[in-house]
Amino acid sequence: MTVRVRFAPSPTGYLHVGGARTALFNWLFARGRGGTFILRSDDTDTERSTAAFQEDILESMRWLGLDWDEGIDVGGDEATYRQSERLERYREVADGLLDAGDAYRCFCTPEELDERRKQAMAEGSAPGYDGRCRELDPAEATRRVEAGEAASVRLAVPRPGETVFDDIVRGEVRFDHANVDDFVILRSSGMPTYHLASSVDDADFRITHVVRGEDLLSSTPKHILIGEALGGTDIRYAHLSLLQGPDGRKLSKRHGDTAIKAYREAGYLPEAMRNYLALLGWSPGDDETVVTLDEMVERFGLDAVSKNPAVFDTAKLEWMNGVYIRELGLDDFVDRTVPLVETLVGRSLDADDRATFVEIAPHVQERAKLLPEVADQVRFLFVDAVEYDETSWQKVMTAPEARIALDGALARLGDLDPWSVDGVEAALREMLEEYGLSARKGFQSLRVAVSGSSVSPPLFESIAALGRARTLDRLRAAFQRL
RNA sequence: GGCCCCGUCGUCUAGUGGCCUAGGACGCUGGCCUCUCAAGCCAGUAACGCCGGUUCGAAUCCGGUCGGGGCUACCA
Repeated sequence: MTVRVRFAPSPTGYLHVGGARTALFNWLFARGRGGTFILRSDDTDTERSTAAFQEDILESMRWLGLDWDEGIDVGGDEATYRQSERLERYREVADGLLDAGDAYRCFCTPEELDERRKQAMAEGSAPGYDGRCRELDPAEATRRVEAGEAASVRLAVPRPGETVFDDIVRGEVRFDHANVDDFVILRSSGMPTYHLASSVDDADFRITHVVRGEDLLSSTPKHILIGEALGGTDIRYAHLSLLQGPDGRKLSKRHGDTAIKAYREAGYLPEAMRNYLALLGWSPGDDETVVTLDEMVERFGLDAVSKNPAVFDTAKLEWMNGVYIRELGLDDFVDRTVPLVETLVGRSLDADDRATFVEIAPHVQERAKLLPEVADQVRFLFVDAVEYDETSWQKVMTAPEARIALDGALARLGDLDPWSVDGVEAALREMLEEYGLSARKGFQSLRVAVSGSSVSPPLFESIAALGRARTLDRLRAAFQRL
């Protein structure tokens, strides 16, 4: 059997990390089984759905490298993968269910329902729909609708009854229908609810496995019931535990950034995000944590997914991002960071600048956890004059050794030949020796003078990349400021 | 409240009755390296929620309890 899975977000918000993990797991499962991964848009909530959110979902998916075989934007066997464009189909299904007696019209108004719900809550009884319209005569109901009365359509849940299914991650789960109320499948506006649209699409698109968040676990009997009323499906379900914030509560904005877009903009690499997300509820098996996409595809299995909710912890994500940054090839690294440097210094880098950057790049690459840090670290190479970090200045330039080191460096570097990393290092070490300065103190003064900060890329490489003229200028400027 | 799900280091997890004096990773602490900061290497820190039961033997099985989470809409 060919696996067909779908990721079906509602465009009512940015793609968040939890949704991205669900998409990833679907994708890994499909790729590992030679299946089809479908991207659907569950946009029946016209109030909250927007084109901008839809676009963000697509962009974020592409950024993460999660390509889809069928779905919005790429097409496929179906005419459309947007639920808002399949409204006729859902109405047709609702009509069929009505005719078959599997569904009935409900004339209760939202106000009435709300009131009854509140009352039930107050009495401590079940707040679900009480089923009163289920007893109405269908012919009479049809007359009332034709007369213009507003009605929703509810599924007539078989009672007594029970829905039992074997969830791939959770095992056997059962729901007594006494706890599944007659839910609305078609609103009085004629719009389908999520339950109807989603279930119809899963059946129509021949989905074999529904992999989604645990928040939908208790809706699953509803979806299975619709599927059965439609003639039966043999969809397998896998419910992923939800992501939590550091406080153990459901992950939300107040825990910090949850949108994939925010991580992208903060300088995270898609490879790192993907790898980190995969580790939330799944383990490659051995003691590895950094695994390639191919390895993930090869080893992934839904049955190995953990049942426990996972806390989204950015500390580990950051570490992993550093690992992936260090794995980048030099050209790739430069390509990804040049735009950030240009933005920071406010101008584009010409060929010489670029050469300078390539020279220093390997040294900042191994120091960065986030891409934008790279720009901060090389900024001193592309500005006319450094701005001294006051804390650094106070800490190192007020020491008596500063004057000696600056003066000595000026003398040694003035006619250094050739101008190279090794040459600079040799000259400066000789200078230290001559004046009896420690490397720690002596070099720190030069570092602040040249880069403006007590933290910078390695000194000799920095000076070599800066060039003789600018280095001497900066040493003089710092000397005068002492 | 009702229904459902879950419970191993601070965090992500390995673990499916003896291989567990519970392994790995992140974090944290210390050390080495060292021109700063990183990286790297080494070491350390730290967990089976609790109570019963089954068993020769339980992190693993069962029951209870406590705790957390989800759902309980004409949202998804």
